Amino acid sequence: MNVMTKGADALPLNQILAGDCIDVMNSLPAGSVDLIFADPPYNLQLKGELHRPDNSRVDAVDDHWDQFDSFRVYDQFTHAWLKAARRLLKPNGAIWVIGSYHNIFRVGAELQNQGYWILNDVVWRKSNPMPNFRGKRFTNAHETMIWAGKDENAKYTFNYEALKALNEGIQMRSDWVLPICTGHERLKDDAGDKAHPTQKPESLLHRILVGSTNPGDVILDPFFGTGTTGAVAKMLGRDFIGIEREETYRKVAAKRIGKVRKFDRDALQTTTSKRAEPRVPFGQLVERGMLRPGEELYSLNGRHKAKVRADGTLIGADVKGSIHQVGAAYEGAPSCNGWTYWCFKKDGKRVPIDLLRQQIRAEMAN
Amino acid sequence: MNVMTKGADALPLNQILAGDCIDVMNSLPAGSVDLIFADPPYNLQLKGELHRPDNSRVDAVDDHWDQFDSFRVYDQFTHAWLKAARRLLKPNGAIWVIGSYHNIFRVGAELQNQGYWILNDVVWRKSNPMPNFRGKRFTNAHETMIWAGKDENAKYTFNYEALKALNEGIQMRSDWVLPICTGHERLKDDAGDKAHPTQKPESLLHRILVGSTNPGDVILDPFFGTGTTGAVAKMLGRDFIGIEREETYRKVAAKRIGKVRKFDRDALQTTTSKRAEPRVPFGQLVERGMLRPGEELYSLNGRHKAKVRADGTLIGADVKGSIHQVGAAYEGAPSCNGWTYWCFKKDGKRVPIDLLRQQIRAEMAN
DNA sequence: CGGCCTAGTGAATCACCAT
DNA sequence: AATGGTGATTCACTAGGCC
Repeated sequence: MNVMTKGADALPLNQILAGDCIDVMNSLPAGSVDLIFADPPYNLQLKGELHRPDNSRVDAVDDHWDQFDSFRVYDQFTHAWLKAARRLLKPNGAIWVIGSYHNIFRVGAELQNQGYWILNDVVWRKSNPMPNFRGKRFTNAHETMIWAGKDENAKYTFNYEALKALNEGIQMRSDWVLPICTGHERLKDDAGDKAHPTQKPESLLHRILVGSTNPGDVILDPFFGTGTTGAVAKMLGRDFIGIEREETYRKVAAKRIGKVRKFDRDALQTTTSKRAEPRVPFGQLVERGMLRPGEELYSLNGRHKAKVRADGTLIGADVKGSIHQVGAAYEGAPSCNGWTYWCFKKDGKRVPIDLLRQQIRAEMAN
Repeated sequence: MNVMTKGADALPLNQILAGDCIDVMNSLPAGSVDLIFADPPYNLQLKGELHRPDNSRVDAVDDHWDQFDSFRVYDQFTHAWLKAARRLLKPNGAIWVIGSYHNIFRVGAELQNQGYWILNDVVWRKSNPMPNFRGKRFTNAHETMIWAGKDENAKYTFNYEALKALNEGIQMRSDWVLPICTGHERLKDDAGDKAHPTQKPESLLHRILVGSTNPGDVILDPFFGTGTTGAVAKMLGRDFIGIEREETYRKVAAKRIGKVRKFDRDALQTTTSKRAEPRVPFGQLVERGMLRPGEELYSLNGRHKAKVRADGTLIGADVKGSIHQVGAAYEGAPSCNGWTYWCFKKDGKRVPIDLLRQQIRAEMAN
């Protein structure tokens, strides 16, 4: 095995180790790693094929490494790798694990059972998720990450001020809005297809490593894939250890990381986000009780009225639909801004519903 | 016990039942409930509120468990109430459970172990959470809800179009931005303090009940608290069954629900899906003379044509069959909606045959 | 070079009824 | 229980071609 470089305590830093992650982790020295980031198989259990409404086929994650015979087998796998991982952590080390509803509950329970201490669950809200094509469920628009210390007393690293700076001076929350990995960042194979089905965005790892490691820390990723963890660790001046079974992924990752340049120190604070006015669905006014189902709205000119329904649509004399549709129909216009067209009665006076939208936006800004 | 009102199958609708939720659930008839919403206790310290599956009381106040025992007892409690809940569900019933990282992973794993089929995990993203004052972790700004069917094959209720309407015409996602319960909605006791420590906002229940129940459905809440589920169910014209151990909460909830008014009937009508529309066989268009045998139909893109036959099938250059089969064959697609694919000629212009189906449906409605 | 249009795609547990 | 026919269903974003 080529894992060790010198003595028994030498760490193979900034390398991608080949093999099963449990075997490799067991061969590394205990208590040697500051942070673990793990993106284990999700055990998706997909059945048939799925097509988009335009009949194109969805390229599913049906790789052999995601197949498990049962929850029992998956639990045994989870138990084994989390145990090996915990042995490697320094006393004040911590772990991040990412997953979906298929596997994350089992992972979280096992973390607790082994004595890891959960610090937060963090939700990655995808700004551009794949829709639910058949209209049978909610758009699966997020993934869940669990951040846990090695045990209840671990003095984990948390760079509060750096995260606050990343978030325009506001305390970082447990929900992070980030786009999925697309475009030039998404690695391709020689045929031009995606090199890995589940490549994570660098922005995600950037936030994790800035927030929970310091320069010079050692970060282990036992499911290295195409090496997002290694690439971001290198940029940020951290050391990494990657473990990956598949040779193709290792090759892609090595090439990628070779091209990465470490950031200048002061180049780090450039990830600012411009914030557009958040979209507020009219239905939220109903859900929040600002308008009641059955309540009447009046057009700005006073000539028309319509009744609010429980799902946030309006029903008038002979039309029903969104605030915009009903307004347009009444005016015989091709379109209509329902927010400024419709008013509710307050103390006998007509007040545009846009006022209620502004209240919600003010809340969201906090 | 005052649970039953008439025979063994009578349900105590729109009542708040006193007692331990496991006992009470076991006394209710199996297969009688459409939806369960559950907000179980989160804390693992238990504080004497729990019973073992054999109904022996867990005396937590004087004990100091180590962590493992604490998780074990919580798991037993979770196992027991989820099992009792599953017995009550109709074959096509579903459940929602809300929790935080302290308990949700154990709840989710137990749901899967019992054969519930997870449909989504939904994140309630709080627009005004309590900050993390000590700056040692991320602001805990969300809670997690799990939506699951009774089993893998349950035909759960999902009002896709109503939810889409609530979200301004865009498919509803798995992350919901809603404020926590404050202001007038937050119930106070006689001393002016909050009546319940974890009162859920009505907006949350509004979205859940609009999305996954129909008017007249029976909704059970085994941890009723101050009755948000019952209040919203009543507004929306659903029936509820509440179970609550604490008399103070039952009193507050009863008073609250008594004041709630049901929304108007037409306000409860929500946008429905096309699947609910009556099926019209294509052959009817021929029988009724809206299309004549021998008449030619043209594909929407203009590239293909086919001839109508007397039995309501189409014949093309080298295929024959239903409107859907011939369309799919021409497009080399796995499936095709012939109603929107095929057009007939009217005044020289191509018009989709779906227009004729709509005429028939309009007649049927009268 | 910019604007406009078309094509492609992403960790997905994605029908239902009649026979 | 298994089969086969009908027919319902998508959002945000990127890349690249054309003008």
